Amino acid sequence: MPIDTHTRSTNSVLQVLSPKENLRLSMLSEQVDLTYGDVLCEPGKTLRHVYFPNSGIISLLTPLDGHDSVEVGLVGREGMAGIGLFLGSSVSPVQMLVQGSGIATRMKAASFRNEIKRNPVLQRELNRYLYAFMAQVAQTAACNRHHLLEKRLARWLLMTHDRARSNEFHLTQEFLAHMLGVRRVGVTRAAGLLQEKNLISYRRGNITILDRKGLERASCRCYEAVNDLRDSMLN
Amino acid sequence: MPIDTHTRSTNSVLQVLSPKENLRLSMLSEQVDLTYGDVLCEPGKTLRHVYFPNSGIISLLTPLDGHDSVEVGLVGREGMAGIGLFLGSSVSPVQMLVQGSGIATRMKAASFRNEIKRNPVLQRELNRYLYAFMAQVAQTAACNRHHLLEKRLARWLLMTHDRARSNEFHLTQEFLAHMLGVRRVGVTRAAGLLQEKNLISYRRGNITILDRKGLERASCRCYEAVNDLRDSMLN
DNA sequence: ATCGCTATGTGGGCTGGCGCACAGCATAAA
DNA sequence: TTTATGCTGTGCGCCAGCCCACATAGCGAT
Repeated sequence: MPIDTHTRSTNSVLQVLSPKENLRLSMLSEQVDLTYGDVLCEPGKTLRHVYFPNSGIISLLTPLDGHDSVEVGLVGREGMAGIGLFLGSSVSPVQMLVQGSGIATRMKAASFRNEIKRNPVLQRELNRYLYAFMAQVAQTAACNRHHLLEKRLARWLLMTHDRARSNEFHLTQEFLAHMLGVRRVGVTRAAGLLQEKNLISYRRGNITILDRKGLERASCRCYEAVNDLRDSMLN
Repeated sequence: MPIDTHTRSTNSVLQVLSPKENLRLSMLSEQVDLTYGDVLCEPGKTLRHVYFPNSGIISLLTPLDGHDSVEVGLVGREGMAGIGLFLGSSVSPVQMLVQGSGIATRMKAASFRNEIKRNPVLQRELNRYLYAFMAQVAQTAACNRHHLLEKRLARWLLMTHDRARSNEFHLTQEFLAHMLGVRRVGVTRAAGLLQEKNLISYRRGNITILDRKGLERASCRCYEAVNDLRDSMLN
């Protein structure tokens, strides 16, 4: 694989590394396509790789009672998927599902484990990311209990928007329902309300963000809370 | 403070340390009482200490829309409260509330930060705990979305039972409602159902576990799922 | 013994989200 | 053009959990 400026990662975690360390990691990793619908790891299975998305979005889903599952976290270019390997476990409790196509820097489990041992900068950065991610999950737990679907949907769209490169992305209501842990019909109604307010428009699986500010107002504070914590760690 | 066998911690994280390391940590820490109702840290405030409970239970609550809040995790002698300091942040996103009285080994933020830098065993153990804890939070997020109150209450009682030393503990329905993010009336009904089945009995804030196995059957699988993951990390 | 506080029990009306069923309607393939 | 398939919209009955209000019951203190 050619190593040039184009392989320089746009992933936030990798970006803090020095050019030298970055080069080193490039050689230990490969660029892979994330394709909508791909499952990178099933729950309970061995984590073979870690993924640092440069673009695209990965959903983490916790299985429930067999076939049901709910999204508990979202990973974009701000983070990494496969946290277990960082924390000393090779089993993933969650399903890793590609929710938006893109490209990720992928590293084999062994290489990654070896790398974090000798790279304190990467370690530190992953610790910070981990904390922000935990806050995201915790907020989701609380949000799931208390907030109405319309607000949760707005929050979810904002989080996706942050990690997508464009104002438009492919998401059917069926898929959204799965992520939010509600029925499709519920999403139809909630999305209808957001569309009535001219905050979004959707058409056969393609959602467009029309009014970002308005959507923020329509969402619950959870969105803001998670972002605030992340920002507070950047100093 | 006297250092003898009585100060030898019963906290699971500290227990994996060698006697020598343990002694070292004893000198850097103090034993403090955890008193029911104490708030060890408010959300958004600076973490001044970490707590390794030897007995007692600490609830972690995520604030929501001002005054509301929901429990997202439980810490007993299997873990540590103040994870942020381990991950490089000194701000707590959650409220730390003592839910069951006991004793904890407490360490100042600076001492702790210094200690983890030089103690890879402690680091490794905290990583493992962290992963189990994240799974707990993620499962809670999913559970909050899908499971009926009665099952969630059963799960919560089991988790508390695991961390308490006895079959009986003080918990008003009002408090339970707060933890579970529901109304007191809801808890009255759910607890009534569990009592009808002779799984628990309660009387003016004192709950007694009568049938542990039965309670496990009455709870959702989330309880089992979290425990399974923790166990799977012990090999 | 009385008062007051805390904890628990009950009832009525409301609504968000659920399950089920079916009716458009667009795009792609035949 | 037709057919199939995938995505979206609607209607109906149901129920868990909501809010509000009030009724009892144990328990401590003056």
